[in-house]
Amino acid sequence: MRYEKGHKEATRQHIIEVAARRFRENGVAGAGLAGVMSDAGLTNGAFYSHFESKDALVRESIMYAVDKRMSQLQIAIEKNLTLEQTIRDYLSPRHREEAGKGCPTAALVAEIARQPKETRDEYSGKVESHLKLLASRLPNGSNEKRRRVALALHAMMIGTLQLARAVSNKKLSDEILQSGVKSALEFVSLSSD
Amino acid sequence: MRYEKGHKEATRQHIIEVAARRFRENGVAGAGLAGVMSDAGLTNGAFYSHFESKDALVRESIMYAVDKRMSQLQIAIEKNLTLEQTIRDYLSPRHREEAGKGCPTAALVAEIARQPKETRDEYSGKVESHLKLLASRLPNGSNEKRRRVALALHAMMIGTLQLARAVSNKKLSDEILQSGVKSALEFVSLSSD
DNA sequence: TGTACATCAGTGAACGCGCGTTCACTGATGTAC
DNA sequence: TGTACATCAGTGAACGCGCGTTCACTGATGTAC
Repeated sequence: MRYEKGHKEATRQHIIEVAARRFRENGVAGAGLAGVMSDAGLTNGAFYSHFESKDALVRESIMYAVDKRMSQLQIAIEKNLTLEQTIRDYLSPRHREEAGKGCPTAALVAEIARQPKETRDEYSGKVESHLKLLASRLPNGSNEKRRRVALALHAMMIGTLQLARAVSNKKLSDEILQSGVKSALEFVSLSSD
Repeated sequence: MRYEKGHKEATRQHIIEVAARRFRENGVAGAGLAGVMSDAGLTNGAFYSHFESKDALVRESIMYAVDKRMSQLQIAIEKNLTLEQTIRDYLSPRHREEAGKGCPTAALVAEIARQPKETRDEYSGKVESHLKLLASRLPNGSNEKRRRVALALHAMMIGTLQLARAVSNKKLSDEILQSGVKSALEFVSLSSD
């Protein structure tokens, strides 16, 4: 064969990674397949030998991005990074600026709500996993309580990041991030008594 | 004239209202002008005698929807409805289901981040106003503290509603809403001591 | 070892379609005389 | 009072463009004999 073994699988994976970035940057509806394929260094004709449809790529690339974020969280735990550091990283100017490399939920959650059932089904499972992971990082309380706090903390973090991205007033945007860090930390500590 | 006085202004307003709904339902990138005009009972040719471009309609309809929501909040205050009731309405199954009539921030915040500067500038001002209004409803604390809590509460509410919309698992979605209400109330009360 | 054929990832042109936008036209009414 | 013209909100066809998708083809390599 022309290409080394595993080449096609590697190309497919490359398309998924490039797409995951483009979708987070421009939105699912705002990013076209020609752009994705061009980013991947290919022509658009090659797309359909890798995926059944745009919907299929959207689904796979969102799941890939969510999995990757969760494994980063997992690595942070193994490195003994504090929950405070995780919150500070999430609500940082860097994360605000680099939506394409950041949290797929913050970038795409509203569009996920309009995706086909299969995508939303898989996403629901990821949300469950994410909640378990986040709850495991909370200091104390019953399982039920930690799950509830994890949910609120997650919602607060995605909402805060989205607001910071939407406003054009830099001062306000910075305030939103800093205020968000403070409130998130306060919420976690107050909820652990 | 063929039409009564104020007819054109009324038509323009009608287009804005119809567009505000469509954009919230399908996203800005997912909703076309032909669909909006057809919803308004007009043909697409009429559009450009009312607006300069799609961007202009997007900007005007988002500002309209935000203003309308804020005036509803204002009315709730005048009727002496509690903050708890406002939170329960926001995180209700009804609001989850009726995105087209609901909070424009929850539906569109990620897309607003990609809009032209003028739209984001105006939106920034609306966020400021909304924060002031929400802070005024918090029980006590310094102005600075109430502003911070208002921001966190707002972020938590939009994030929670978005998550509840995105997951397809009804049980999980209901849990997200109910858990969100509990956490929001807890956050407000813990932050007021 | 050399030649003929099979494989298959990727190319690039083309498809129909809906997009945002433009424009010549319509037709009901108001105004001028 | 009756006729000619001006107004202007709305019509509907058309524009070029990019979308998702299809497909005949390419060309480098592996395999058969």
